[in-house]
Formats: sequence, C-alpha cells, structure tokens
Amino acid sequence: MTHQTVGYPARPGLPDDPRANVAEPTPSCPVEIALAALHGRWTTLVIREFLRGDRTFTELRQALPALSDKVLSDRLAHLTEAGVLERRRQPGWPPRVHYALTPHGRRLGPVLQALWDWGVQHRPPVTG
Amino acid sequence: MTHQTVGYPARPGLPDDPRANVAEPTPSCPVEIALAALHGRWTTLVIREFLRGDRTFTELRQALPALSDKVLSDRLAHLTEAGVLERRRQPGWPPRVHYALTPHGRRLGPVLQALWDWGVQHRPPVTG
DNA sequence: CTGAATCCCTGCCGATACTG
DNA sequence: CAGTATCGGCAGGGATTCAG
Repeated sequence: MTHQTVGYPARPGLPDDPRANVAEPTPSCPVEIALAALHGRWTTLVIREFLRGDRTFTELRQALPALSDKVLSDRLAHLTEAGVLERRRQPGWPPRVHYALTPHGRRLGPVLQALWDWGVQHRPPVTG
Repeated sequence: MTHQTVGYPARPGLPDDPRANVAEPTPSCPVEIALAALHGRWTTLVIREFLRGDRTFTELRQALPALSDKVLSDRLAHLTEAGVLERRRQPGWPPRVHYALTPHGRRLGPVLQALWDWGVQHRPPVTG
C-alpha cells in the first residue's frame, strides 16, 4: 500500500497524481475543477435541464421561472467557459441562442448521479 | 425510456423521484444535500485527509498548515453535523479530539473519485 | 489542546433598469 | 429575445483574541 510505484493503480487518480497531495486549495486540483464547474446556486438545476435535452434561453426561463435573467445569463456563461455547454446563435429573427452540452458536459451525468446517490442515502444525524 | 414505470430503474434516482424535478434550489434535493456536505473552501481537502485515516485536530493542522484554526474548526463541525465525521474526545491530558469518517462519510470516496475523474479529463477551453 | 467570539473584507445573488 | 450594468444585502472565510 505504501510502495505502489508499478503499473496502473486501480483507482485512476488519487494515489500517484501529485495533485492528490496538495496542501491547500488550488485550481489545478481536478476535484476543485469539477466543483468549480458545478459551483453556484442554480447551476446543477441548469445542468439537469440540459441532461434532458438542448435548450434555448427562453426555454430555460420557462423551466426555472424563479431564476432571474441575470443569474441565468451568468450560469450559461460560466458553464460555457467551463467547457460544459456549447453556445450557438440561431440565425434569423427574433434572435435565439441555442445551448447544448458538450461531450465533456455530458460526462457530468455520472458525477451528478454520484452526488445524488450519496444524498439519497443521507439520513439527518439523529432526531432523538 | 419515457414510460418506465415498472420494476427497478437502472439509475436509482433521477427519473422517478420527484426531487429530480424541483423547479428551484431546495435543501431536500439529494444533489443539494451532497453539495452542501462538500461545500466550503478546504472541505474536500479535509475529507481527503480522513480518507487516508483517522486524524486529530493537531494532525490535521499539520497536514494543512495554511488552514486557520477557526476554519478547520468550522469544517469539522460542519462535517460532523452532516453525518460525515464522528467526533470522540480522547480521555486524559492534554485534551485530544479524535475524528473519523462515519460509514456514510466513507461513501464520499466514490463521489470524490467521480469529481476527480471529471476534472482530470478537463481541458481548458482553447488556448489559441 | 481544541475550539468559540469577534471583526473586517470580499464575492455571490437577487432586483431593477437598460441595450443590440 | 438575449443579454449587460448597476446596486444593495448577506453569508463565507481569514486573522486575531479569548475560554474550557
């Protein structure tokens, strides 16, 4: 366990990668990268919408009515910047912008599933 | 795909659970629960330490020197509250407090692995 | 030794109003 | 239609100090 230097580790990241040993939060840590992509209120709900299919700005607004234009815009920009979404302006009038998950964004499915599964098993500490 | 109402769904949560359809952020959503547990700077690094074994307050401080006492204390309280850690006062002097992952906390291993795996595959948008 | 209390500073989120 | 600009409130996080 302490001397694993040969071959491929079963767990493909943690033990051997130097980023698994950082002593403080750093943006190059893969876990931080992933959490940064999911960061912010509404972000996971927006991603959920896209896991169900492509969406335009207006469709998202209808699906998440309590989400303000500004924050929705922020989230879309953030997710696009993070490589999760791809943005495509629809030609014609009225202007429509089409968003869809990139291949990388689609791989967030299992990540959210892992989070979901853990949360489902969660039992609030103790009532008595 | 659209009519699955029989038996056990392959994916154990998302399609049928009403919490998968919430229209705004809510603490009862399993994904929110999980992200709430991981929330806050330093939190995942603290969990990483515990995935390697039990720790005392001082041992954590040594492992993460740039983490202030207050925030470390906050994180330990938060993770204990979230059912991730278990706290045990060591008898004797000097007072020591021993922390360890609960079974539920140990199940965060796969979750962090999923986040890691996604982050590892991340390529910053484009350089050119 | 292991925290709790306090203070300040920063960054997020929401609401509103405005532009191509 | 799809955003940007601006402002205010509030919570998070760090440093320091104090307590059991």
